[in-house]
Amino acid sequence: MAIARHRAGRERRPTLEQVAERAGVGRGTVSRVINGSPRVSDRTRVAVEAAIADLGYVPHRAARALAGNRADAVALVVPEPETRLFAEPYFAAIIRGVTSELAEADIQLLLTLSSTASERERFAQYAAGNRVDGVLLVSVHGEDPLPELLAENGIPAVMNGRRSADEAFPHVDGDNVGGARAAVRHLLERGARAVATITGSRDMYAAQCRLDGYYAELAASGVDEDEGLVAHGDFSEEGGYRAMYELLGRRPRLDAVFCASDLTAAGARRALREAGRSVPGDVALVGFDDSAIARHMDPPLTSVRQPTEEMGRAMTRALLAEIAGEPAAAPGLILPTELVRRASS
Amino acid sequence: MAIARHRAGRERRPTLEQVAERAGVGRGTVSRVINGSPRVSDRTRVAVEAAIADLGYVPHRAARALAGNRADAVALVVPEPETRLFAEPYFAAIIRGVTSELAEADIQLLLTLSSTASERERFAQYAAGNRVDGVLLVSVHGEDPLPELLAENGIPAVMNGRRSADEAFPHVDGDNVGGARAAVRHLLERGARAVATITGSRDMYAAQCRLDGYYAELAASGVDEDEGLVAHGDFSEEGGYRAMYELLGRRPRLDAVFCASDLTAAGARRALREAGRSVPGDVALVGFDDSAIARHMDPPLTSVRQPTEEMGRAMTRALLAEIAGEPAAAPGLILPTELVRRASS
DNA sequence: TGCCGTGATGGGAGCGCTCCCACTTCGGTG
DNA sequence: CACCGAAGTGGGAGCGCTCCCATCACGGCA
Repeated sequence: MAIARHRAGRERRPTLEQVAERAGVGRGTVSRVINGSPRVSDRTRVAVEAAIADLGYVPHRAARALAGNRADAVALVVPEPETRLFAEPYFAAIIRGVTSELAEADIQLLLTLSSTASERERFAQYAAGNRVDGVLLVSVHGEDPLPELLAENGIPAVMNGRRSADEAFPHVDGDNVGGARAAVRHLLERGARAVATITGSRDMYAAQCRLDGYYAELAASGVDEDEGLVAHGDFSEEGGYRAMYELLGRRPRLDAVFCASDLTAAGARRALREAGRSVPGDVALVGFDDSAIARHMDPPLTSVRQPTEEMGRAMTRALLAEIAGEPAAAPGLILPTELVRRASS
Repeated sequence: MAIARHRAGRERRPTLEQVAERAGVGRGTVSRVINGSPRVSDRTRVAVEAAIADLGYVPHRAARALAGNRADAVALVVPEPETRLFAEPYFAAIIRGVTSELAEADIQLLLTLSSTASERERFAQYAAGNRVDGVLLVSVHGEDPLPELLAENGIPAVMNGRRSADEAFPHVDGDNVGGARAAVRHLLERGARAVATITGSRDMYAAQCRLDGYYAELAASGVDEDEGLVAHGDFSEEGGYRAMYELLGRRPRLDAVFCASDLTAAGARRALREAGRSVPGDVALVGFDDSAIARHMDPPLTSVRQPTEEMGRAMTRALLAEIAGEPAAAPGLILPTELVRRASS
C-alpha cells in the first residue's frame, strides 16, 4: 500500500510535554493555551507562550488529529477531465480564496484529482476514513455520484456551482442569469438589433442559466425572441466555431453574439474572421468567464467576470461552518457577476 | 490557534484491531498485510484481505503518521505572487504529473500558497513539524530563502527549474537552451535572415538559458551575432510590446523574432500589427511555453513545449527517492523540449 | 470558624497505528 | 532423536496529542 521508507535523520521536534516541563506546568495547561481555552490564568498563559517560543514548539498535526478525532484538513476535489480548469484564472482565484480562508483557520488544503467514477467512490471512502474534515467540490456534473456519496457518509461538503435550479446540496455559485442579462443589455445598449447567442453544454446548469438570462433580457427590453438566433455549443472553441457558421447561415444580418464562454467566443471569432466579418464593426462579441483568452483575443473580448476569489472564500466559510456543526442558513449562495468591457463590443 | 469544532455524528470506522479479530489473527499480522510485508503466509494474507474487504476497512492516516513518524503527505509550494501560474497549462500539467505519481505511492498532496518571506519561514517551521515528508517547489526566484531553509532543517525537497547553472539544490528543469536552439533553427530553416529575440526577466535563469540558446544556434549556423537584434523583456505582454517597438526601430528589416515566452510574443504581435507588419508574412514569430495563449493567438503561435507532465512526475519521483533516503544520483534532471509548429512561422 | 462554589491545574486514559521483541512451529541436520 | 535456525505470528510499548475527571487553592458566606 504505502512505500517502505526510512526516516531521514531529522532532529526531533519538542513535544508538548517538554513545553510543559519548561513552563513548569502540566500537559493539560499547555494544551489549553495552544487551543485558546479561557480557563487559564494570564500569568500561566504568558509563561507557557514563552516556553513555546523558546523551544520553537510546533504542535504535531498527526497526534492532534488522532487524539482530537479530526484532520485539520479539507480536500479540494477536481474532476480529472477538467484539468483544463487549472488553465483558468477562474480556478486560480477560487484556490486563492480557499487558501486564504483556510490559512486563518489553520487548516490544510489537500488537492485531489479524481477521474473515474470508481476513483471518486474510493475518494468518498478516503474522506470517510477521517482523512479530511470536509470536502470542496468544483466543476460537478449532473450525474456525478460524489456529492450524494459524501452526504450519505455524513461528510461536510460544499460545491462550486449548481446542478439544477433547486440544488439541495450546499453550494456557492455566480449569478449566471444576471451576468448573461448584463451582457445582452450591454449589446442592446450599444445598438445591436439582432443579438444571437451560442449556448454551452446543454447538460450543464450554468449553460442553461446563461441562456435563460439571454431570453430574460430580450424580453425585458421588448425584443422578440428568434430561435434562429440561438445556436448550441458545448463551451469548446470548436463548438463555438461551428455554431457561429450555423448562425451566419441562418441569420446573416446578426450584429452581436453573446457566447456562453470565452472559448466559445474564440471559436466564433475565428469563424467570423473567415466569413469576412469584422469585430466589433460588423458583429459585436461578448464572452463569459473572463479567462486569459479574453484578454489576448484580437480584439480583446468583453466578458462576464464572476467574483471568483470571493466564491472560494464563501465556499470555505460555508464548509467550515458546516464542519463546526452550525446549521446552514440556506443551501446555497449566489454571488453577483460583473461585465468587463473590452474592444470586442 | 485552531477553531473550536464539534464533531458531526459520523459513524466510527473499523479499526485495525477489529480487522484482526475478524480474521482471527493479531494486530501485527494485519499491519504486515497492509504494508505489504513478505513475512506473512499466503493463507493468512488472504484471510486478512477478506476481513478488510468485509469491514470496508481504511487505515487511519493520522494514527499511521503518528506511529510511523511520517506524514504520508508532501507539500507543493506556490509563491503567491505567482498565482498566475495557475493560468498556465504548464502548471496544470505539473500538477497532473505530481498527483498521478503520488497516487501510486498513496501519498497526499498539500497545496500551499506562501506570499511573504515571513510566511515562507513559517512554512519551513510547519514542514519541520512533521507535517509533510517532503516539499515540491515551483517558480523559485533567485533570492528565495526557502530552499536553504528547508535544507537546513533536513527536509527533503525538489524544485522545478534552476536558479543558476550550477544549481546544487535538487531540481527538475526543461531544456531551455535546447528549446531556444530548436526555435531559432526552425526560423533559420524557414529562410529567416535577421532573427531577433526578446528576452525574459534578466534575473531569471530560464531567461538566460533561452538567450544562450539563441546565441548558440546562431553561432552553430554561422550567423553573425547582432546585438541590435536582442531586446530585453520581462516575460510580460507589455514588455514584449515595448521590446518589439525597440527592435523595429533599431532593425526595421528583421524578419523573425524568437520570444522568451508566449505572453511576450503576444505583446510583440500587437506591436507588429500596429506597425503594419503581417505575421508570418513579414515577420515570423515563435514563443516559449506553449500556453493557452499560443493556441488562441491570431495566427496561432509556434511555441516551445516542455514535457511538463513528465517534469511533475520526475520531480515527485526524485522527492520520494530522497524521502526514502536513497542517495541522489545527480542534483538535477533536465528534460528535453519540443517545438510545436503553428501558423505564426 | 467551617463549609462550599468557583476558577485553575495536573495527569491518567486513550486515539489507531507501527515497531520490535519474544514466542511457537516445523523441517532439516548432525 | 535432540538441536537449531528460519518463518510466521502475537502483542506490549509507545508515538504526541486531547479529553476529562480529580484535585487544589481561595474567597465569600452563614
